[in-house]
Amino acid sequence: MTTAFPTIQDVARAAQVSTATVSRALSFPERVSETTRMRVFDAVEQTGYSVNQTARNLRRKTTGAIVVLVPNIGNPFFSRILAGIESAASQAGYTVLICDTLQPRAGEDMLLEYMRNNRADGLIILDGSLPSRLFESGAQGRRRPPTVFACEWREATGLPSVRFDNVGGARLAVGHLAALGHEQIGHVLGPPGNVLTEARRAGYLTAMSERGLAVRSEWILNGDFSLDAGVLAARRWLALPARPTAMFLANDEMACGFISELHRSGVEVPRDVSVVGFDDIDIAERFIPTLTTIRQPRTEIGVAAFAELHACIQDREKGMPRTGEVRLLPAELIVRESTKALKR
Amino acid sequence: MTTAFPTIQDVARAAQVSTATVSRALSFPERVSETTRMRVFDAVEQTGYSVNQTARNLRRKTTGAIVVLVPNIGNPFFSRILAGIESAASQAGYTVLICDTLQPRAGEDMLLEYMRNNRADGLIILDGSLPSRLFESGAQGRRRPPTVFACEWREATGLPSVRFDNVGGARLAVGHLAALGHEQIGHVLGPPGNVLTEARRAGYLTAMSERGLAVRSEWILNGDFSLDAGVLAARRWLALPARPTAMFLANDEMACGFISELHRSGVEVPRDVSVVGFDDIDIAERFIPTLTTIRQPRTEIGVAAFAELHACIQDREKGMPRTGEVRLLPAELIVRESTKALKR
DNA sequence: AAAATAAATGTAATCGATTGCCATGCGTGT
DNA sequence: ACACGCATGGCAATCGATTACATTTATTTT
Repeated sequence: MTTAFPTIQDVARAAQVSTATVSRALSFPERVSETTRMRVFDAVEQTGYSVNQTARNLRRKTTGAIVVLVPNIGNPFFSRILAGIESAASQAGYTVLICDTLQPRAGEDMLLEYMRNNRADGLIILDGSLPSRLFESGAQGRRRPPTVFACEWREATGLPSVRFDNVGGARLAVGHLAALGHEQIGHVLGPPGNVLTEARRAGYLTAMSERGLAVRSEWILNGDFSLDAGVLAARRWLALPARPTAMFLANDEMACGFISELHRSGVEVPRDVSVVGFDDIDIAERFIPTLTTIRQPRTEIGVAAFAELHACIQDREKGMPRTGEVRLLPAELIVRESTKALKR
Repeated sequence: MTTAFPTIQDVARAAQVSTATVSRALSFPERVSETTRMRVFDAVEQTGYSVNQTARNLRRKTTGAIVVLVPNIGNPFFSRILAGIESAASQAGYTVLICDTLQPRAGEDMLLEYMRNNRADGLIILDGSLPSRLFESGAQGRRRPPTVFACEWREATGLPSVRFDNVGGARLAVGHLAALGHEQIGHVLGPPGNVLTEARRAGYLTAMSERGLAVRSEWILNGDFSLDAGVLAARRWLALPARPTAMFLANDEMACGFISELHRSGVEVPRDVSVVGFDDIDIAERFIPTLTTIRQPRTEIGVAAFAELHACIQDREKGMPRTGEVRLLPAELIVRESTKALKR
């Protein structure tokens, strides 16, 4: 009754075969004969053996782990995506290391650490704002592990990317408001430089011009996806000489902050202004008023991102390159109480 | 220009010393002479060497990683705690593996996997509802890695635990309502069997009896910490023949769902009923009405939990046992709009 | 100045699994 | 009968670091 874990040696002894045979029986069952396979399996059972991943990784030069770079774990939007990645990854036998790029030095340094220590077989990046030199293939004079972007992305990296149709989603939002008779539609932006900010802004502008609606520059307010940004946007909206009758906010959190702050000033949604958010976070369905928004299947995108990464890893093992394709998941309009027809 | 990573051999060659010396220079700088230390550091610099964690872990039988068991990554309450753990852990050179026990088999099996593969040096458990046999020290005939509970816990495991003062928090909540003149105060429970549920219920009951306030059993409604549970509780509250004038909900999410559903039926908070939540999640400050609640310093508890775990790990290395002490972090009452004095 | 002690460094075994190469034995075709 | 091919399984090198032990060198003690 040794306190240590049984090793492959113990199994070999119990099965009366060599360690090589045990290893093969476990990794390539068809490489050994029916009878030895049975013997080995019995021995494994009997000893309670389970492979030491560290040793395997050292030998195989893989890790069975992937790293996910998240801009901010605390953000419920991402946590749902993480759950999707987790679930797909653990089914495929991978563990998931989560790396919060909000931590000061974490993002860049840890990424390099991970890559260099071969601590991860692949990388899913949810943060499009990382310094681009990290993605240049020659960056450290060595290969980057298979990498895919999810949700956010960077142009011109040639990396595969799984994302929502942000432009399409924004157009749905604006289209909905326009269909309700709104003509003066404002927009609150995400953080500057963010690809989602740009895609949603582009969708907004396109939809407006498609309908021949004028956009006034003072209707486009700055933001950064936080509740507080929504609050600030509300104050600026209140100060506008001519207020838009409807607002499309680049995400739900800002929409909540926006509505909350307006309420404090006696301005009611949707009575005085219609509001559309983006993301369909949990609380959207229960906010007061409930929030009209653009839903993105977040768990799904996590699953899809891992699937793509897994394919990349396997392709690379086979020596085949893989083209960096873009996979666009559709967004969906969810109509709730925060929007209503403009009465004239 | 080899594509492979430099190994300790390469450094040894460049510094003209043995690998043993390189290893020592890096792990115990004071064990080698000033001059060789310099030579080694230069060689490291020059070759771009960085230790291969897998090899180190195999040899040292440690991993430099800790596992955190979370009931549900998607829950913003936990994600904030995770951020605290992450930050403290990465400062101490540990990586954090997050394991979502919501995944069907993940919790138990993965835990065993991790432990058995020595994939983790320690364990932080945020989920008090795991099967208790996992904690029996003899469980698998082998030692459990250093483990601490955070937030949730299990009685009688003898494991250290870092948690909020839930009983005290609940008493604050009830005390606040009583101070506003409420005498009929109801409570919505968390999920059955959960330790937080019990602690908060106990605090509620204690506070009520301390003030000589009667508790009617129909005022205590079932719940499970979800938005929807709050909605259901609201429906049951509406159906009560004699409605309490104030409600203390076991968490903020349920409080939001509760308020939201009441609003839909024309019942307004705090006009018709005062509501107190628990947790002070982000949205609490911006819900309509803003939510009176009990704040728990969540990032802090993450940091404290890691600190405790780290101490356990180091104590064990030194061969010293460590007593499973309980660390209680204070909770704080945050008064906002969802409560107001009872007018009689 | 010799002996004893301490400090610095090297040699080689070790962690636990994987895998290239080789040996064995069996079946088959001629 | 003989050679050949194929399935099977063992031997031993290997992954890259750590560390017990041995050895050399420096320092202190007497």
